[in-house]
Amino acid sequence: MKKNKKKETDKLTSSDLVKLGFPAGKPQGTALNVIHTYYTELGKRHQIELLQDVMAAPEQYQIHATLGPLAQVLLAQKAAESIALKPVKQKYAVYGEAGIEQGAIDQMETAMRLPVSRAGALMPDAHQGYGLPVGGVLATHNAVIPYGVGVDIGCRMSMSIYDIHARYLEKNREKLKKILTDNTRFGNASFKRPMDHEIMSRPEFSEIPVVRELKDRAFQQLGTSGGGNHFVEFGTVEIHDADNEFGLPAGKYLAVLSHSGSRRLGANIAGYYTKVAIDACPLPQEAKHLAWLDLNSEAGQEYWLAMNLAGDYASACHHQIHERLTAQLGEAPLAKIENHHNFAWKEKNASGKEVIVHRKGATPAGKGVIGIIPGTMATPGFIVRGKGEAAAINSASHGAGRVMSRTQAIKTFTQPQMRKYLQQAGVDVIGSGLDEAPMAYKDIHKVMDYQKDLVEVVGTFYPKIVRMNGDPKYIEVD
DNA sequence: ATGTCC
Repeated sequence: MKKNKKKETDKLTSSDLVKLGFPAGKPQGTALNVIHTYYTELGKRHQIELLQDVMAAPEQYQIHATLGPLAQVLLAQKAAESIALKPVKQKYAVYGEAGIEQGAIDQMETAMRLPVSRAGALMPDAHQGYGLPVGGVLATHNAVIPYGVGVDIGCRMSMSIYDIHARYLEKNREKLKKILTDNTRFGNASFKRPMDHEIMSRPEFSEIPVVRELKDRAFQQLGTSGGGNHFVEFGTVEIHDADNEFGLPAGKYLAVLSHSGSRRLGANIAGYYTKVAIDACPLPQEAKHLAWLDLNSEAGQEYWLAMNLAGDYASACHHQIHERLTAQLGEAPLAKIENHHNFAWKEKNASGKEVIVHRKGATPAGKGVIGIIPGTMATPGFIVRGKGEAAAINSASHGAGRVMSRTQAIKTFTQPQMRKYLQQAGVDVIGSGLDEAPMAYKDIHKVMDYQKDLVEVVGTFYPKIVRMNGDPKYIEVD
């Protein structure tokens, strides 16, 4: 401490600013001027901290009495160095616009102005996210946007349909509740002894430095589900269309439906490469989180490999979830259905050119492609067949979409209200909370109606016994 | 989404 005292009385010079990474020229000059005019009493260490604060977030100091001019110079510098957005936005299709919040529209319009953007679409469950809105689809040329994929890389749906009649569920509710509680893990919980999976021997786990550090935790979290809107549930599925790709006669079956992603592995991959992208790709403030990685760059290729690993890992987790439940039911599934809804794919557009299609909370719906669109814990989900609508970039919604935020839902609804809703729907819920109340979501039937040109319904899934993250004592319907 | 802020 004492040793530093002498240094602290030093006068701040331009060489100090260079060490801080302060841009040369006007930013340095303005900084010295401001410090030596208003902050001479502060001591050098605090002067430096102050400058670092302004540099980290100049937009927060724009109208500051003494630091404002410096913040404005820094912002001008940033704007001059950043990649320009196209002045005119490209057109894109919006489905169910009446139910989509303005914030999501604004984000999509910004995304359409990126020089790498080729096409976009907004699904009827869209809401504001980080960078690209959730429910946003964006096709780019040779570029991948980590926040266009989302934090939970490979977040996906998976369904197993069993040769067990739907009646079995009503007669065995308690047994099935126990099977769910004993064989699924949510949030921080994991299995004492995870089942191994071949995914863990993938070379990416040893070859990509950032992924290597995540391997142990990834093994620990194998076969687990996350928090938030993730779930594992027993329900009944009604197959309407006897001419289906699973060879299932029309009828009502017992089914397991799961929703979750790549856990900490994907979250950390997303966080790491987003930072890399933001450094490599300076964009104006409103587009900052849409920073992309060129697929010809080393970082871009590395992200692509890591993203695919996270997607396969998410799939492996679902497979283990279903494997455990299948073992308890003692019956092999008749059909298995699954799809990612947070991911990027190399696809051909209508004119045959390769584009990178980002689906951030959107279900792949190319012609004849089977997918799952869940509703809420107490409203139906759907097995869908894509119609290959080019304007929607071969996509559909990934759910009902929220009408209010989690915090707003907690403030708006009460436990008795939710309990009543679930009782009326005949749904048992283990875990979860008011933030996932079905009333906080849009009407799934309306959402399906908005996208009838994008998908056709093959089957309807009715959730009956739902497990989500949270205290099991919190909400349990008897 | 995420041991939910370095």
